[in-house]
Amino acid sequence: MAEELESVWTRPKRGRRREQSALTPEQIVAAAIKLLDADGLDALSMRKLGAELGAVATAVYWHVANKEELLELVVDHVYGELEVPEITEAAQWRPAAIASATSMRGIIQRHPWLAATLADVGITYVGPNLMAVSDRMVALYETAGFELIEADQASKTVLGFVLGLASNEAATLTKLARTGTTVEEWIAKAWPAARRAAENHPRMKALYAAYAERDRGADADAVFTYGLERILDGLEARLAQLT
Amino acid sequence: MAEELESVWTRPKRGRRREQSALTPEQIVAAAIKLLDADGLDALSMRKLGAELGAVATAVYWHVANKEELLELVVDHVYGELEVPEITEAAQWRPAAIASATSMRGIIQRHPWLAATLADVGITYVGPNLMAVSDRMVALYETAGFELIEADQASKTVLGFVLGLASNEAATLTKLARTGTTVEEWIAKAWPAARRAAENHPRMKALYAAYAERDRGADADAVFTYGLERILDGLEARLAQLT
DNA sequence: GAGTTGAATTGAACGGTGTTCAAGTTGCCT
DNA sequence: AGGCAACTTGAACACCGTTCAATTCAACTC
Repeated sequence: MAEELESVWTRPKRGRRREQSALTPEQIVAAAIKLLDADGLDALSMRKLGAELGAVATAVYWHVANKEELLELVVDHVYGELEVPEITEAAQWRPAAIASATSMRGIIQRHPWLAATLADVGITYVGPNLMAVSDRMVALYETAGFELIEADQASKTVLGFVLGLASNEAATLTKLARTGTTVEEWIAKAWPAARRAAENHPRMKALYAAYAERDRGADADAVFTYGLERILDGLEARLAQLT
Repeated sequence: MAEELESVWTRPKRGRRREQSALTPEQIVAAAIKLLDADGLDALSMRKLGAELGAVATAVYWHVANKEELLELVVDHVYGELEVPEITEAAQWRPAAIASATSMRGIIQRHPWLAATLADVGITYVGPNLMAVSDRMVALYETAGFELIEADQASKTVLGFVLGLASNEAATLTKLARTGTTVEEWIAKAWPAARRAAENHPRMKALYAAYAERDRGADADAVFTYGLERILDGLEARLAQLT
């Protein structure tokens, strides 16, 4: 039970015999992301992935242990899109935190399958991109004035919030894409049912009534910025208390 | 395109012919949750569910349109476990918010499949339990002093944070359960790889070193309470500004 | 009490999935 | 030229969600 864990990241790279073999891990990951972005999580099967690569499903298994490991590679690759500004002074912290949070949200919006995949595969492994990004993230909060462990906690607080909020957004987007309906169609159809279900719940009823007078498309954005500002306020208060 | 959306919640209840038919939606949902809690999301198949109910897979399809709808029922049922204190004075708000957030976290810990399911199926529907719970949640933040829409945003901020954080936790738990290893075993195996991966990233290296001197089992709890306190601080500041 | 009706359940089948494994192919190195 | 290791393939397995015609069965009507 004491042997070390074996994973994509610890496994020694395969010695490449063929000068340019048809399949490389990079190509596989790129093809997988292409399929995921196009048709969602359910649409990614090893057979379709093989086809996309001009090969057969089982060929992929030479480069990747199984689908879960493939998803780990994919997740880490996508983390590479996360932009975390490097700052030098504490005063630059707040806009940088906003920028990184917004970047994370953008990633989930561009790759709606990411939320479900993260909740499934988790971050129980340690890919290079995740490592690099986490390092920059902790650095950001350290520069803000937090000591190491608290910087870690603070960054996880913000990222947790972003991930949690974006999950709902992503689920909605995915569902719409799956059923092939537009946002407007969906709202028009679901609205009466929602109103009716809220009949016996005064605040929900009032809430729906209030939202009815607005452009509800902007709702998700509003919650995001509102929540983020409050969280950063709370962190800033803590910072002030630390000095 | 204008017809109303049809779903489990809007569909008229089936007229029960048999006095006590073998399968009821309640039994089905209960059995599904039992299987989910026992063996995780992947272990829930319509066939196993049928077997658990002493019937055949396709019998379930009489009561439930498809697996997705089943999951919607399951999610709403689980929302029934969420405890949201009813308060009468603004001063009671903070402990009540902590209690409801902790309750939500407990639900995800008891039902680790919930995070992935939520990210997948989302809350695009309107079940009775979710409605009731949302109503009480908004009421809580209204009593705290927020006006309607901001109360909604504030509650979503807190819940989003809880969900996002718990997703990672849940994913880890799921992975451990799936591979049948204990937390200690897994840490012992993954630790060296993590340390090695952090070699070129000074903060991560320092972070791992710092964590090595602690009981890492308490880590998730610490981040939760830390983040929650900061968020509530931020909301409280906003409340003070409102009066 | 017999017959009808419709709710509830079954069984077979379809196309798809992840994965294993033995068999093949390819290209570099001696 | 031959061997060997890096790859790729194809067949097969057990499972999945879902469909649909055929069946059971309880309650109501006549």
